[in-house]
Amino acid sequence: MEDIARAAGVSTATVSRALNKPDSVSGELRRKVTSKVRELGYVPSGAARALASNRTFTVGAVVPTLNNAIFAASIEAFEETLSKNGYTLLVTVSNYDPTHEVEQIRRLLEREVDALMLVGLDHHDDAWRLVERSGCPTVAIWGHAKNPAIPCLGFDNASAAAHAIDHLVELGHRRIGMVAGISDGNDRARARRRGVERALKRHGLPVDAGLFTERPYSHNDGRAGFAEVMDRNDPPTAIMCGNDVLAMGVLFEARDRGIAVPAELSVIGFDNLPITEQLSPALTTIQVPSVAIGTASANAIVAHLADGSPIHSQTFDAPFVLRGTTRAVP
Amino acid sequence: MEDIARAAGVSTATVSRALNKPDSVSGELRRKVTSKVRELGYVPSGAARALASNRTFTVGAVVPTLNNAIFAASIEAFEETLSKNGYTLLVTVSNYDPTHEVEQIRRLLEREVDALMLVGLDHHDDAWRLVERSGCPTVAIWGHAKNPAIPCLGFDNASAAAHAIDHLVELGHRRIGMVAGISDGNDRARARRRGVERALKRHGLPVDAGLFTERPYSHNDGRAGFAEVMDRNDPPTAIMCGNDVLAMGVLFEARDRGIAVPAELSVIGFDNLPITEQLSPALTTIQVPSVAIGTASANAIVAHLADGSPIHSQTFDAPFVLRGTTRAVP
DNA sequence: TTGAAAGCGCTAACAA
DNA sequence: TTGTTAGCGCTTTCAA
Repeated sequence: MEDIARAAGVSTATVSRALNKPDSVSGELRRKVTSKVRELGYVPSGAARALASNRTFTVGAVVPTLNNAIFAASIEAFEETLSKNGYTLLVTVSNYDPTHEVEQIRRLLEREVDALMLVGLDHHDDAWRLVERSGCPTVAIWGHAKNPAIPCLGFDNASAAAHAIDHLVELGHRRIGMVAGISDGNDRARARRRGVERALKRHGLPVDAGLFTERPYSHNDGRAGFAEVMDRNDPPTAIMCGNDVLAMGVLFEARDRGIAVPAELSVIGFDNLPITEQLSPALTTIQVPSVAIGTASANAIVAHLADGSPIHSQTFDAPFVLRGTTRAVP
Repeated sequence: MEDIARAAGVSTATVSRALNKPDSVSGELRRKVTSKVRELGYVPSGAARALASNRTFTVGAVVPTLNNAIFAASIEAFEETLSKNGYTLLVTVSNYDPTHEVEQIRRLLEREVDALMLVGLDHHDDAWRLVERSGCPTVAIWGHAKNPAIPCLGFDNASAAAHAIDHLVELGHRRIGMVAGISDGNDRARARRRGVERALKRHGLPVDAGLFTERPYSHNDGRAGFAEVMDRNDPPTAIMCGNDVLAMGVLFEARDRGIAVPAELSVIGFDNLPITEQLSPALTTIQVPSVAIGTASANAIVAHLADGSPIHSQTFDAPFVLRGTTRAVP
């Protein structure tokens, strides 16, 4: 920066101003400075800037995984709008491990991110403590609560899942199983399962533990879940799934066993992955507003950082997508 | 840090050492310092550390998109091994726009990343210039070249695609079409297409431009590509695809048109997405070493940053995965 | 509108 | 092994 100042015949303060608040510098000097900057290929030091201004123009995120199209889409949208506003994204993955998440949060806080994004509202005590002590503006995405500890931009996983059950019950299904995601340490998966159980009760149907199983995130896990639930002497006539990947696993296993969907079995997914509409029959599922959440949370953060405007929780819709894998019980 | 020093009755230098090079401090003081750190919830300032040490322990990456399972997997692996070694990942997406990529690179360089990861070897002149002037250690992934301008960890897209064509020719196919990805500004897509064209020539087959089409990355693009190539009076008996998403689009369109695969048409994909083995028939494709590339490039960067060991280009295997969508020409 | 100068919170010589 | 001290390269008062 000193080189620029010397070359332009001004002080370093003027160089700094010309770069950061161009309006506070006369046109002539501004031009002189920017031309020298280009000429000398000057790239300012983010570290020095951060130290002096106490802003890094960096936002941190810790996500459970990137190997999930829905998260990836959300993060991409998040990054895109951050980037448009001059921020850069530090991403970190927790692998659904709360302890590891704490480490990742600490790492991001050490990097002095201007804000932090977390997935869900289920976190280790140390994570909450860390966030609170740091004073770093933090938002949660993907979750839902009346009074979340931090602003949360998400949707109501439980009631979305419940709507799917309503649909099944309307179609006459009485024995409904669920291949859920692993709910331990995952409030989204837990909410989806809870939503299903509550809806069942509301309709006066029994919640048969033998009809519920939890599985990790792969097609083969879906197949295995299907096998467990169907290999009973009184198998369900419909299966609700914790996500589309599990639902597709269910579909694949049904296909291989010669069980016709939806004629003999109804199946519902959750997420509305692009491929689900291409399947035949196309998967009935629930659409998750992943891009909207990513964009909205980035916008909220940017606005907050710009002028202190408060970050409000937002609840997005997660509409039911009726397609071909559900039908009235035979 | 001064608070810690005061509380522990030592100098700030000792605090710094106790935290960064524990071995250079006596056990007693080290314990005293770390206990005060915990007690006071001290979090070091990355900016100050970066300014003083000229290291940010941060690595930047600019990827075309995260909405591609293969990239996402690679980035996740990359992040995981960086993280294990104390580095944090700054990600940025270019949307396949070379000019935007330059901006993203500049942004990462301003953040003073210790190293940079780029996808492919096709970049704007300004990108190369920027990287070179900065002196920032940079690796490319996903590409392949004899003498790349920067170390490149990838695989030979062209010859992998060529092998697929060899297979088709062996099966007796003579009219082979291709639904390729958009090759403009994408050396991977271009290499795949070139590999196909060269293999065709090598086998003495004509390269019929009407049998080739380029499409973006979605199932519907694959369907449209299929339509274009098949709606000729002399349609191909086999279609090679630039990636699995396009290949699935081709499969879906064939299914909807009542064209039996592989009986009437052979189809080959590229990427080996998890779902391709679940389809019926399962997709014949090419496996891309996405996780290996992510892990290896992170390891190479970490090693280089630790002791200056040079980063060598590496070529990974991209094996042909023979499954059910290819068959001898009728 | 511009410049001088005092830090921002660390690390890394160098000395002790 | 520990402490002293001089920066790292900016931003930001404060004065001019």
